Amino acid sequence: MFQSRTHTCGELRLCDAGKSVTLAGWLENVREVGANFAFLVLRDYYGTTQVVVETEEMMRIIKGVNKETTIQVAGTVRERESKNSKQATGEIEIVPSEIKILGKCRHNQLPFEINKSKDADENTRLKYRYLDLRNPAVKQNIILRCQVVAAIRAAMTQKGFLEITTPILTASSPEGARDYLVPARNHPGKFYALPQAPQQFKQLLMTSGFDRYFQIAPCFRDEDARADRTPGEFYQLDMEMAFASQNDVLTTLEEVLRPIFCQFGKYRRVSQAPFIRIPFNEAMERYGSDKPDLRIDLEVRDITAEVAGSEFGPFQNATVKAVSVDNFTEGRKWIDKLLADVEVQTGNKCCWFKVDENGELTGGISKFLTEQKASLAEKLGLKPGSFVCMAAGKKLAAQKTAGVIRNMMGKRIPGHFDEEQYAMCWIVDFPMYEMGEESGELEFCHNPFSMPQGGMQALLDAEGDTEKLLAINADQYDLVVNGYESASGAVRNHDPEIMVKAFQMVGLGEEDVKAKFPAMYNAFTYGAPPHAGAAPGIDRIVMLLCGEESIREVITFPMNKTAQDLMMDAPTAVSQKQLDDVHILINEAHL
RNA sequence: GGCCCGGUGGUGCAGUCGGUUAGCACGCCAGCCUGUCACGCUGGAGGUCGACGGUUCGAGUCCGUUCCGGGUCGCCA
Repeated sequence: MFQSRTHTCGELRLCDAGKSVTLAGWLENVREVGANFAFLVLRDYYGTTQVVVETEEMMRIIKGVNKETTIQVAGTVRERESKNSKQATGEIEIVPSEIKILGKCRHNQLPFEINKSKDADENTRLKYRYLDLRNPAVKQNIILRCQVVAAIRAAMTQKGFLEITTPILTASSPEGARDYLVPARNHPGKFYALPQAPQQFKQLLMTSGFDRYFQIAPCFRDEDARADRTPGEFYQLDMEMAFASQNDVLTTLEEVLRPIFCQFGKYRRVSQAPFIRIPFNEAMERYGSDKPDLRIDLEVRDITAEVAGSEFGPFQNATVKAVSVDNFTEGRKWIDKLLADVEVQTGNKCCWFKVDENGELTGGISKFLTEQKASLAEKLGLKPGSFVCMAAGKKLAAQKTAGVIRNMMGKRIPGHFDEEQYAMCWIVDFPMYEMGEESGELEFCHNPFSMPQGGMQALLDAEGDTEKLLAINADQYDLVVNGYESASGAVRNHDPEIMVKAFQMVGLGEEDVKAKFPAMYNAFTYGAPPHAGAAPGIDRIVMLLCGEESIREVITFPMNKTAQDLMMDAPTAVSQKQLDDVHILINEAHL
C-alpha cells in the first residue's frame, strides 16, 4: 500500500530539520562515497532532495537498484554537514529509516541520460518522450505552456469572452490547406474533415449573438512541417468579436498578449502597445517580408532605377533590391557563405560589392556598376567600408530574397541585431487578391471571407480591371513577433451580396459561395453582425516565450517532421475489418 | 518532389593523404573510497562505422545507388 507523501522533493529547508517525513520520487543519481556510505538524489516534479545512506541495511536495499526507479523514503530531515547553496534543498538531507521500491526501472542503460536528453538524437527523444519529459529542462517548457494557456483563458474570460468548443469532426473549411479526412461509416464514400480552424463555427456563433467568443482550439492541417510549424495539429487562441472593428481586435489582443510576454517571456523588453502597424506593401518594400524581425535595424532599398543601364545579366528587366551596411570588415569567405546560405534558403542567387577606402566600388559585380556608382552611393548612403548585397528578379522574388539577406546580414554582422527583446508589429492591409503564379489568373490572396476595404463599392469600381482589383486591400492583419507570424485575423465579410461579388471577381459565383460556406452564407442572410477576429498561434507564442527554435520543444507529444508519432507508432496499418467498416479499399499500387 | 547538412559502441562527438589494434567524453559493469553534489580513483565490457554495390593489395575515409533524420524551397497563415 502506498503511503502518502508528507512533502515533495522541492520543499524541505533548514527549518524542517528534525521532522519525520516521507518523500517519493525517481532515483536520479547515486553517489557512493564509501563502503557503507552513499548519497541518493531523489527527484520529483517539484525538485530534488538528497538522501544519505549510512547504514549497511539501507545500503543493501539500494544496492543494484537502477537509476530512474521510483522509490519512497521515510526518515528524518537533518542539517547537512556540507551544504550546497546551488540547490533549493541544499541545506538538508534525509536520513532514511525506510526505503521502498515503488516502480523498478528494469533498464540499467537508458536510451539517453535524463538530464542531457536535449542533446540526444531527436528520433530517440520522441520515441522515449516520457523519459525525455523527465528532464526538468524539457518539462519546464510544457509547464510554461500550461501557465500561458491558463493566463490567456483568464484574460479572455475577464474581458467577457466565452470559451465555446466547436466540433472536431466536421466538414472541410475552405482555407486552402490539405484536410485530414475521416471516413464516415454510416455514409459510404463520404468523409468528415478535421477542422483546419474553427473559422466558420466562430462566425456562426457571432451570427447567433454570442458577441465575444474564444477557444484554445486544435487545428488540423495536412501540410509539411518546418522548424516553426508542426505537422498535423497545432493550437490557436481562436477568437472573434461581434460589432467590432479591426482596431477593436488589435487592441484586445495587445491587452491580452502583451502581459503574457511580459510575465512569461525569456526577455524582459516587450514592445509598448499599441504595436506599430505596418501596411503589407510597406513591409515587403522595407523588410522584404510580411513577417519582419524588427530586432534587426537594417532595411531593404529599391535600386532598380539606380542600376538601370548596367550590363549585369540578372539586372535586365528585373526589380533590384539591396541591403547595405557600413564598416564592413568580413572577407571573401564570409561573403561566399552568405551568398550560399541565401541561395539555399530562397532558391535565388544574390550578388554584392564593397566600397574601398578610396570610395571606389570593388569586388563582386562592381565592374558592372561603374557608371551607376554616383546614384547608388546617394541612394544607399555608401561610404568607404560599405558592403552591399543585392537580389534581382521579379518584384516579389527580389523582395523576399532581399528579406532573407537582411535577416542574415543583420544577425551575422555585429551591431545590427538587438536580440533580447520581443519586437512586435501588426502587418495590416493585406491585398484582397493576387495573381496566381501557376494559373496566371486572379485569386484570393488569403481568406475569401475577409471584407474588402471599401466593401461593395470598391469591388464595383474595380470590376473588370485587374490592376484595380489587385490594389484592393482587405482588413486583414497579422501579429509578428521577432520575425514569427504569431497571429492572423481579419474583419469578416458578413454581407452575402458582397461575398458573392468578391467571388465573382475570381471567376466564381453564388453557387461556389454556397458550396464553400453553406451554413455561413445562409446564416448571413438572416441578419449578421459585422464581426472581426483573429487566431494567435499558441505553440509559436510559447516557443517565443521559451526562446526555443524548434516548435517540438513546446509540444508535449510532438510528431516528427514526416508526421509520425514514433512513441505511439502512428500512423499505422489497421485491420481489414476496420477498413471494411468504413468502406475503404487500399490501393496496393500506392504501398 | 527539388536543394543543403548529417548518419561511427547506450548517448554526444573525433577520425589527417585511403594504411595495419577505429579514438575521446559521458553512461554501463566490477573493485576501492565516510561528506559527495557534473563526486573521485583503478580496471572492464560494449562497434558488421545507416544499407547495398564499386574502385583498390587495402575503404569509416574515394565513387555510385539507396534508406533514415534535420533544415529549407514548393506547400502552409
